[in-house]
Amino acid sequence: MKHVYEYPRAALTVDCVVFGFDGGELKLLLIERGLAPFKGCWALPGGFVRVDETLDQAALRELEEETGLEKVFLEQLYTFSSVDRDPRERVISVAYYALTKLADHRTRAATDAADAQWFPIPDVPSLAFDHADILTTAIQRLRGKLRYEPIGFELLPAKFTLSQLQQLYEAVLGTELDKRNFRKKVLGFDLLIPLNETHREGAHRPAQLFRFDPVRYGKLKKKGFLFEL
Amino acid sequence: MKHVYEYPRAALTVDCVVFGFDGGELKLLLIERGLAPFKGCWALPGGFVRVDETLDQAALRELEEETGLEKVFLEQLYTFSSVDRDPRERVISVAYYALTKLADHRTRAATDAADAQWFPIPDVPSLAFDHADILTTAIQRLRGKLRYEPIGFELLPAKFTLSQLQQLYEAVLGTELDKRNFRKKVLGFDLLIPLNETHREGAHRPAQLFRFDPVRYGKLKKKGFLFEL
DNA sequence: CCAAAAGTGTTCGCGTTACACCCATGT
DNA sequence: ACATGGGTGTAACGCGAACACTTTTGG
Repeated sequence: MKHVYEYPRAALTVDCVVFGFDGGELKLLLIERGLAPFKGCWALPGGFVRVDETLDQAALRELEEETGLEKVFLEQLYTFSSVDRDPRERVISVAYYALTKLADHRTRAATDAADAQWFPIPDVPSLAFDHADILTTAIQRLRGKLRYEPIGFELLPAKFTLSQLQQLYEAVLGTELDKRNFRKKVLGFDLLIPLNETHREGAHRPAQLFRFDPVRYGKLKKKGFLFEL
Repeated sequence: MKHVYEYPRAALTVDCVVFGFDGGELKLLLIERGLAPFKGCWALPGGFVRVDETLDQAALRELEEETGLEKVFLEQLYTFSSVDRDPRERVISVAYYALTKLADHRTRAATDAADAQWFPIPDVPSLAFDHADILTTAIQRLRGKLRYEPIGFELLPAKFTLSQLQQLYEAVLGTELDKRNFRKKVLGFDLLIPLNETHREGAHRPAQLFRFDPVRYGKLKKKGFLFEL
């Protein structure tokens, strides 16, 4: 392929803000950099975009290479372009955020990438490059999206209880929610299918398990339905 | 500046979806391409990003160069990266959307750029590259943002009437709104300052003019206030 | 005096909120 | 039996939706 415009070009990277939820708090997946610059620092997983792949593909590829994660929910966040965001040269980075079912991936991520680690959001160390800015943007976006699109389920196991769902919303939004009102509203959408299973844990009554019905959501959405919590 | 990673690089462009509102309908600013590819086609204003400028700067610069527009509201939209979106070579484009006060700029844009023209959204011709996709994304974003952030004022003159504001909302959202309810709600926010001026036009009662108070909005926003229509 | 848009209040219904007790289980 | 989280209904309130007439101007 011929290069028509022979001006110096910025390099292009993708960086991924990977969220997980472990039943109590929101977590972030970071990798420890093995190379300069910022050697030894924690950073968002990511890397250079190849000339023959889309940004989505690059993000998925980097995620798999660096953390072992596959088939996660992934959405473009924002493109960061401060001139000095990389000390080496001009690098523009397209940020993504990913939502993962922590329970499914915890072990794999830990083994595949020895230098990958989950941090509770409040305990996130200082980050390389402008990754702290990216993280801030991602958290804002997650909060916003969670309120009017059913993406929270991407952070929960396929089968979950209403309490888990509520805890997730409380953790991400940073508010307390009324149990009865929350259940009434969520179940009113008719998007959760009760399973013939219960979740047993600890010395108390077992909880009904549900799964989210994405097909039904797709239909409702087309009719102008708005998921809003 | 040294190039550390000597792999082939995609070229980077910015493209701007420029909206205007003329008191009845939403319009889009396009330029006619003078060069191949898509010579003679209509396209979004935009161009290549220089290695020493941010994306925001590039968007503002291109807008000024190609359309004469300055000091418009500008916000990053999405980054488009289909491998074949440009027939020449790999080009990744960061799209922006801009909101302009049509009344202020109509003449300038027409004179500075002979090949720039405003189109009502329904009459937009077929566009070069993947610009139709970009436009679709921009319209969705505009609709979404308009409902929960006070960006509509960017499309109106500094002094405007409540009817103009309502028409804007109706045009963008594609719905009819109740006049009394609309006024009640908007004025209830206490973000519009009534001026000692009226808007006279045609054979009817003159309308009260208002201006938006961005400072007050900033304060309210910090306190968790949500502008929502 | 007529046309055309500006401006103004009230009622009704539904959705959000607030709130407390019993249930099923494990130890 | 007791500790722990699961599960349930109702009443008050507030906000959004529906709705029609008077006012001011120019022609």
